[in-house]
Amino acid sequence: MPDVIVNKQQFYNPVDYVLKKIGGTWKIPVLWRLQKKARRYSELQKDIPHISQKMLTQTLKELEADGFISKQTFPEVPPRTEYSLTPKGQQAMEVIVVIRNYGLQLLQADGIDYEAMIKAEAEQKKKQS
Amino acid sequence: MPDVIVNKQQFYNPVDYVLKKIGGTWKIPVLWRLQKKARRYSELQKDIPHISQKMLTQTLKELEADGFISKQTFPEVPPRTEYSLTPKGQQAMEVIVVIRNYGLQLLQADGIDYEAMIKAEAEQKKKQS
DNA sequence: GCCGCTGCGCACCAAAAAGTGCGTAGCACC
DNA sequence: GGTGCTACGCACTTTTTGGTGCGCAGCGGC
Repeated sequence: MPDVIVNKQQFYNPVDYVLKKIGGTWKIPVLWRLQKKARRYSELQKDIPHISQKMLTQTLKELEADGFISKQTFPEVPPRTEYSLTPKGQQAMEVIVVIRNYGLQLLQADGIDYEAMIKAEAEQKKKQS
Repeated sequence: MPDVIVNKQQFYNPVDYVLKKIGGTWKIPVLWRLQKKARRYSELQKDIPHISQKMLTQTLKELEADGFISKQTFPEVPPRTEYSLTPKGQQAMEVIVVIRNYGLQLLQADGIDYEAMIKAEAEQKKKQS
């Protein structure tokens, strides 16, 4: 497995290449929420627990630079920005879904029913509203 | 996406869970080489460019603790240890292959023919021998 | 004229991941 | 009895990644 150098960044193998592009703590949560529809900055911030403004800004910037998402700014008042998946981003999502499914499997093997947890969380929200 | 806590480690989502298990710089290169046959410590070290003894030891330990590989020590002189994929490790490899294929695609889209690079490297080795 | 909302930028700090260097046990061989 | 091989362990440092806190521009409404 030879090394590859692109734009002064070094990669040890193709998997490394992918994980440097869409890995890290926040890129996948962001891509995940853009899957079905475009979202604005403030929506993403509300939807993604624990994310800081800095990390959201940085994540969106990198994903845009790598062509996974695109940004549209509306010259309104107050300003509005919408982010959406590009075709390249949609392709990446296919791989992410595979990893996620494997993750659900692993979690179950470790005794955690993640999908049940999501349902329970949704119930909580209903009660609140 | 609620948080999950397993053994005092926190995970934000299933993908995060997978990447904490088989992510990082070295786990995948190691798993990759155990794919077809068992290998010993020193073989892995020779085969994986840039890896330090510390990281190899640490990686093998974590993969074993998580059940992806198993270790067999032969009480010979000098001592010999062989590492091999468990069924769980083989399952993980399926996902890794998907990521890798996507990586090859991405690399090609970025103008890099990785498989040609591997072939060229193999040619080099032939010449040397 | 002051507050608030939106989508950022920047400086600084903490934690996690990886790299470096050195040591060790047991035996075999010369 | 010195050297070398194997499969590690440990302490320390560097690099990378993520977190905190602050500020700002432009406009609208009171």
